[in-house]
Amino acid sequence: MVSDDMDALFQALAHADRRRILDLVKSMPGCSVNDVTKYFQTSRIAVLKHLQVLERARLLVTRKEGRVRELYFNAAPIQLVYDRWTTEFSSFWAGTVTELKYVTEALEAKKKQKAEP
Amino acid sequence: MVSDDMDALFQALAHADRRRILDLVKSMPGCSVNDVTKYFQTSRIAVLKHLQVLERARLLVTRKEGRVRELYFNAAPIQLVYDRWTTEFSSFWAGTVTELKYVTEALEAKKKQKAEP
DNA sequence: CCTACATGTAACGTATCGGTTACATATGGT
DNA sequence: ACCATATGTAACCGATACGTTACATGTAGG
Repeated sequence: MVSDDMDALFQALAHADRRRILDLVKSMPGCSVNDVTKYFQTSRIAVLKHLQVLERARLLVTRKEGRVRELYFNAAPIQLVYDRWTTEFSSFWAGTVTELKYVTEALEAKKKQKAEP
Repeated sequence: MVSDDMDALFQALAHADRRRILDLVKSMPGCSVNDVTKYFQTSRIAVLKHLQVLERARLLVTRKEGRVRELYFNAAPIQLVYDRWTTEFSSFWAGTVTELKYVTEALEAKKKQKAEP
């Protein structure tokens, strides 16, 4: 996965409305743009732009059927990140590392290192 | 995890330099701001701002020791998303769903539904 | 003390984001 | 043909993102 793709993916996920759209489309595969719009207070155009962002990140794929556009959720990009994280970060949450515990231990190691140079 | 926290988390991850900073700090726990800066072409201030973003997202925790700030990676926020995804999206990548396959199948189901109303 | 160094803050310019209103296109149904 | 419906595009606006330069603070160490 190219770095730019990752930028687009995380950027797309960095908005509550877009994450909600993903949830909606995931639970209503093949739904239309208007269907999604009904669940939001914002204008249809705002939703449309969110859909464009999600499509650019490949989190949504669409297919035009007549005059309506059918929306489908695509988990592939998420799975790529998922796979990377399971391998790359596995050591960090292996023991359910809590924030505080981690910092404390790291600090103590540092101090110990200073004490005996 | 609150929605705003998730916004901050994904926003923080949506920049290649910030992801690189995470990698660096992860491999050099307790390193300083200047240490990180050495790995980038951009100015020290730019790096500093990236660090602030990462800290706001709790992906980095820091501790001031004298005049230097020690940086530590924190996987906790990532683990929260990880956990959510493994449960919520598991059905989608259970069979290693590819983009094309998924759309095709969904469409065929739709057409079949139309054919026999 | 005084100098060098590590870090932080302020002010600013440009680009992108997120939303709006107004207008345009295209398809379905009567 | 006509009209309602579903979607898309254009122009615009305020807020935020990302980077810069200049200046400020605070600590280490001779």
